[in-house]
Amino acid sequence: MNEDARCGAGQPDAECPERPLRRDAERNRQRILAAAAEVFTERGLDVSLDEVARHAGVGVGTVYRRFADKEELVETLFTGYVDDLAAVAERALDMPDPTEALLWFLEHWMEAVAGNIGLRQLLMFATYAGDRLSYARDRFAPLVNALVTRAQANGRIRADLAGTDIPFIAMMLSSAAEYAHQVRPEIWRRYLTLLIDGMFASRDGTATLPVAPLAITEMESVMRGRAPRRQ
Amino acid sequence: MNEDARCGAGQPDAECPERPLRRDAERNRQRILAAAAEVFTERGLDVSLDEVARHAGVGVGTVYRRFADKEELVETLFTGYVDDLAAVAERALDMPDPTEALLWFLEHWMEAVAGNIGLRQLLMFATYAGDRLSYARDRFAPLVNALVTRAQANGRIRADLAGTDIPFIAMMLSSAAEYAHQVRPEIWRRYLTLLIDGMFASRDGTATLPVAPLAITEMESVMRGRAPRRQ
DNA sequence: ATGAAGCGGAGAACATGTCTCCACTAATTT
DNA sequence: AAATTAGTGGAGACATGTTCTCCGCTTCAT
Repeated sequence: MNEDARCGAGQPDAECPERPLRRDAERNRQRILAAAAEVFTERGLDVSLDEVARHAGVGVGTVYRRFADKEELVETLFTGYVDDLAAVAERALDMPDPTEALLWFLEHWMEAVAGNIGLRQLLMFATYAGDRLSYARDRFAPLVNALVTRAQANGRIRADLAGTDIPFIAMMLSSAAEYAHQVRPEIWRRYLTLLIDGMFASRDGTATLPVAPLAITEMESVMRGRAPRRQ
Repeated sequence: MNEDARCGAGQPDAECPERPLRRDAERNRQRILAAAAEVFTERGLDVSLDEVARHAGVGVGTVYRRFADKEELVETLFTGYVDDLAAVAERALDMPDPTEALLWFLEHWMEAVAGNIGLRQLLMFATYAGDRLSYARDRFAPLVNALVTRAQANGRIRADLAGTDIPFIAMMLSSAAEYAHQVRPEIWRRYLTLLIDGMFASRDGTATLPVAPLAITEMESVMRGRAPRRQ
């Protein structure tokens, strides 16, 4: 994406004479990005850069020479995803059936976020996001409001559903998805379906729950898996 | 190491000649318990014992003289709650309407756990619980299964709901409740209602969502509030 | 008033993470 | 082949945070 940590990252710096990396350095940079993507996706943004370095097969020093700090690495990796999701919201607004549009958007949001713990933390928690990204998230609010209002006017979605219910539901589901990720990565779809069945104004019968429920032993594993920390 | 910690806490130990604490010591013990209850309830079990001590207005040394380690303190505080909730499940099985019984139990579970972050961590995550407590949690499985099966036989609850869906829903909701706790402690009721509307086999109209939705600014606060860590 | 019980809290021991420094290594140039 | 210099690894300085101990001093009970 950019050939040097500082150069090409954003600011067109006058002091930056477009010097290309040496071949081995560029290869290491790619390794670092690949390792970081894997490890942040799988285990979240709290993984240390020492671990990223080990995963990439390079020393920590190499990581810090290429990326000023963790935030720069994270932004390099994930900024694209945020834009992608905004585009999905805009495409949903062009769909003919407003109810389908809302549900389609919610499902895509969840698909993006459920399999990618780092992205979830970036989208859902301002702690990890710079102002740039929290601004990007603000962009969603009017789009989501429009999606909800239209789906309600359409008549199938309950009138008391609010715009903020959608991100809240996504947060709730993705939190659960994170807990269950090691055990059954797709289980969130079951509860999304349940919630959607709750979002209709009324209904006759049910949608089919799309994923088999957890076995009791699986539920145990989910609970044993991890514990949340605070701050 | 210290016989006081064990004596008087619960077990009638043969090595324990029933020596009562000095009056000031007993008063401090109560202060510690009160402070720990407050702070674990409000902020979860990860709060350090230094902080519990400060909250109680005593030195850390005093805490460690009274309780061998954190686990002992936590168990002293929370074991009762676990038994209480098991009793609620059993009472639900005696209720006349099976559907009401299931929903009543789920709501009580949530009420216990949503306002009490420490209890949630204890019930939901084996990390914090000794074998004793994870055994206690196992007791719930058959009770919950019975509640679900009966409510389905009754006809109002969808047939594809499984026993493990109930604890999973509780985990999911309480996780969301924890995120929103500082901002709107009761917001989980809104999403519980939504989920319950999804749990019926079919329905005409909707229940009224019991809590006003979050304003966009409140949603921001929830996201800014905290970020989860892993492992 | 005296001895035992109890106290506070500095700090040892440990864990975990970020980021720097510099003696080395190796790609590129000559 | 030698010289040049970008690039490297990883020990370790530094920061933060937690658990738990130690011991000089205080307070209670008799």
